Amino acid sequence: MNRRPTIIDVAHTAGVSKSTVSLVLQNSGLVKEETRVQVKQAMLDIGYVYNRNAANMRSSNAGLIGLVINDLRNPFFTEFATSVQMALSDRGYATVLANTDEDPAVQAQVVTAMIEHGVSALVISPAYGDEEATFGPLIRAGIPAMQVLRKVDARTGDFPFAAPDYPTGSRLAAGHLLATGARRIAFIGGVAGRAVARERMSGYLAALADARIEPVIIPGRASREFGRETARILAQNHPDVDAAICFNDLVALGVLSGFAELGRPVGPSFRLVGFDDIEECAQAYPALSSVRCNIAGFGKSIAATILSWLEDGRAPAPETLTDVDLVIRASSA
Amino acid sequence: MNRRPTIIDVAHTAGVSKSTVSLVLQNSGLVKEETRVQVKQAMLDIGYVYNRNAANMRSSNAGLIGLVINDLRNPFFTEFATSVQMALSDRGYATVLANTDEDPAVQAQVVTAMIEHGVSALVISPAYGDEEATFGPLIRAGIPAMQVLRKVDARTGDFPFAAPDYPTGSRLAAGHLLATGARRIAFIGGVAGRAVARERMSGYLAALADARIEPVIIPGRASREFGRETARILAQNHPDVDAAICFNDLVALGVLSGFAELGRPVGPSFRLVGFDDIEECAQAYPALSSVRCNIAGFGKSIAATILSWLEDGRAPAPETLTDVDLVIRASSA
DNA sequence: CTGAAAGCGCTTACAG
DNA sequence: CTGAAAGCGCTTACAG
Repeated sequence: MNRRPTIIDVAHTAGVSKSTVSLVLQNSGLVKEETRVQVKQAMLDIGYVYNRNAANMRSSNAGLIGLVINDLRNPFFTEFATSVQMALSDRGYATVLANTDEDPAVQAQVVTAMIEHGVSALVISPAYGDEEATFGPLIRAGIPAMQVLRKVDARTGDFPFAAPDYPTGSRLAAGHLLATGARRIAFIGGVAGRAVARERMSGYLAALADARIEPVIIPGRASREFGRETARILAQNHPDVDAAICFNDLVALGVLSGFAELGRPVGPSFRLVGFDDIEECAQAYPALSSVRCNIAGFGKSIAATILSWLEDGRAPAPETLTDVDLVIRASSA
Repeated sequence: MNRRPTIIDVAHTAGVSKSTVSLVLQNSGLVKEETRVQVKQAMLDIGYVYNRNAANMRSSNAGLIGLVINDLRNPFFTEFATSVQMALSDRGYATVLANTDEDPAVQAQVVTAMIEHGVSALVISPAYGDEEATFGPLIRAGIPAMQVLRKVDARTGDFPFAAPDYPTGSRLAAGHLLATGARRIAFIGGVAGRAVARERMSGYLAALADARIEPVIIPGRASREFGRETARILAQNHPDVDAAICFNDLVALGVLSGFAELGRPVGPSFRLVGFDDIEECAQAYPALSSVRCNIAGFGKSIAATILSWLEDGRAPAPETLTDVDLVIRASSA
């Protein structure tokens, strides 16, 4: 485990100055082809590896992007994080990732750590609570940062927001259920009062208002477990409910599981629609209808957006909503 | 977006030299309490943030750990990666994460990038193929690196390996199924010839050999989709099979879904056991028995192991197998 | 307990 | 096209 070779070592073995080596490293056109080849060979010979941190001290752009996620174990966020990371990697950037588990204190800590590590930009799907502790340092550090999927800090000028168009999603879902004859449609899951819950519910509320139908709202955690419990509650307390839209697919999959447990079928007699369209929807039985957020595509576009901000200084619009559509499968057909 | 303040700025406003500021930063006992307080206050006043990269140039330990995962979308790996990252974060380390999607070329590229970024150590759940392209650079860079969950490079001296004790897991599962009266037990999923598949199958093969029962092996991708297809194949071609152990929980959950689709019950008439015990097992219907690998605990222990190697120079044993046990639920009760 | 100086591995003008 | 020198923001001996 010797000292790592530096450009000086490369320069010596190639018989040039270290400036020349540096220019080769940057693919500068100023270096004669012959010299370039010699230098490259020298690098291979002595096993040189580039030290980006040293380079950053003089120039800037560390080639490191921070990605902060409120709930990485949820497949929706996993899919998002993975697609962002891989798109960044394609563009030559490394990703520093942290899961905050919905804890704003953890979030503030990891964001600070990322700033110290010199991330050039940051993408955050934030936890709710104490915005200042995480967004304050970001403002002071002056690094480009986007909030995605959830709008927690109102300063969308400083922290542009992007998310799938949830309201349209739930309107599509509600419209579909009404069109197939459902008359008593519940909305299941989502913590009351939170922005995401409000948004994911708004199209549903609007569609029901148009149809002069009373909503049935059963708020709760966005988990399989809650969905499963709710299946029981529906059977006991809401026999009239003939369809449901869920806050997300996990809840819907839980409902599916709960119905199976109760021996009640999901389909024409009880139509169910999830939200997000994670991969599992197509594999469930019955296959689960869902509002497709195209989260992989969303992740890719976020990667492109943050890099365009970083590299070309093109700040994103304060708010961007991306298209969603409805995928109808057996659970609501 | 001004220039970020440096220790020189802090020194000026606190009226001390920059060495003193540096000592304060390192919580050195050499600095008088009064001075320390002044310096701290100056930092707050001017919004100083520590530049770890600059610090690393002189000392070492960048406080950055690389984490490379072959399939981050698989909840088993998500759970692992998340628990490693959070444990590292607790110890003050940031995590650079990359998903390789089972592509050894991508893997070689991201590992090189991580080395360039100066990660102090690396944990890798490797993709199969072209070990040299990823492990060669790691050797040359001389940074501590562990392979986990899969042993791809045979040099376990350089790259210590750790994983749950898969053979014992499948032996437990097979023993349980035999004890409940199953006589024709299939092993479903796992790519033929791969080390993980062999290990996860070995206890099953041993238990069946002891009982003088012929194995039924149905290799395939480790996905829900494959599990679902296999349910159909079992019904058509293997009517005698009365139990199955799956390569992982995703396959088992797919089988569950496929059986539901076919209207065949899972339970006493057909016993099913998964592998890994991801969270979803308890929420499925029927609840899925599984070999518990305690992946969250495993992740934590890996974080501790790599840090102890890095900080105290205690290299891990070449091979470590962690305990597994069997969780029996409705699917095999 | 605190300060002045050198150095970590690069890049960046500036000469030549 | 290539080299010598300064500097990025820290830490680390070394004096005092």
